[in-house]
Amino acid sequence: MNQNSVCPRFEKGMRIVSKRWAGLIIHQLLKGPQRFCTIETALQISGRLLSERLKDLEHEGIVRRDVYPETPVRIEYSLTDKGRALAPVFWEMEKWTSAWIELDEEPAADPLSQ
Amino acid sequence: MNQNSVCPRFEKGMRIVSKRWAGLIIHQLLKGPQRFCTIETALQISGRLLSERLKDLEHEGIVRRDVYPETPVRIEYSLTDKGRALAPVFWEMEKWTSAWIELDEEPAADPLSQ
DNA sequence: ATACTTACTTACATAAAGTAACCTTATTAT
DNA sequence: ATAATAAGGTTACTTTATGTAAGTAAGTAT
Repeated sequence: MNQNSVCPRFEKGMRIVSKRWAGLIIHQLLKGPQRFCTIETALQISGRLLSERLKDLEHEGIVRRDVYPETPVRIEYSLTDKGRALAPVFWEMEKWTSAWIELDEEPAADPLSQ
Repeated sequence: MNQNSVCPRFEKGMRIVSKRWAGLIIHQLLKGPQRFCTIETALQISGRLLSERLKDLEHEGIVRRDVYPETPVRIEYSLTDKGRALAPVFWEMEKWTSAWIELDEEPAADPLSQ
C-alpha cells in the first residue's frame, strides 16, 4: 500500500469500527457480557440505534447474542474472539484520550438532583 | 468509571476520531505531510467532506495547515503532536484488520485498464 | 484574452441518526 | 379477570450528515 491508496482491509475495518456508536458499544462489551438495557443506559443511546448497531456488529462477527429463556427472557450480548481482539486498539485509545483530551466544561448540575 | 457510565474523555475522543473519514484522514497523514488533492485522491473522498473534516480536525488540534505562497499556492496538511500521538491506535487497528478482516470480493477489473 | 491549476464553496438530493410512541410476550399485583 | 410492570425491541417521523456535481477565486502559462 503506497501513499496513493489505502489498504482495503484497513478501510473496511475502519468503516465497521468507526461507525457511530460501534466503538463505544464494543468498548462497553469489553467490560463483560451485558444485556440490552444495560448498554442502553451506560451509553445513553436510543433503543432504535442500539438495536440496529448490535445487529450490524453481530453480522460482522464481532458481537454474539445469547438468549436465556428465563422469565422475563434474558438476552446477553458479548464479544466474539474477533471482537475481543480489538481490546488493544481501545487500550491505546484510552491512553490517548487520557493524555490529550480535555473536557470543554463540566456538565451543568442536574436540577433534579438537589 | 464503572459499568454504568462511559468515561467522558474517552467518549469525546471517540467522537472526534471515529467521525466518518476522520480516522482514514489521520491514518493517511501519519504517512507524512500532504496536500489537499493528494488526500482527496488517496481516500476517494469528496472535496466537500475533506475540507469539512480537515477543518474539524484542525479545530481539535490534531491537524495543522501550512500555507506556502508558491505558485500555485501549496497548502500542506500535517499532524500535530496530539495527532501523531494517535499512531499506536492505528498500529493496533492495522494488526486487527490484517488478522480478522477479509474482503467480500475482489473489485471488478477496471474496464479502462485493459 | 483564454485556459489551466489548486484549493475550496455552494446548492441540492439522499442516507443515516435522533426522538418518541407503540408493540409483544410474560409475570405479578389487585 | 384486569391492570400494571418489565425486557427487548419496532414504527413513524424529524433533523442532521453525507454524497454528488457544478461553480468560484487567485495566480500563472499561452
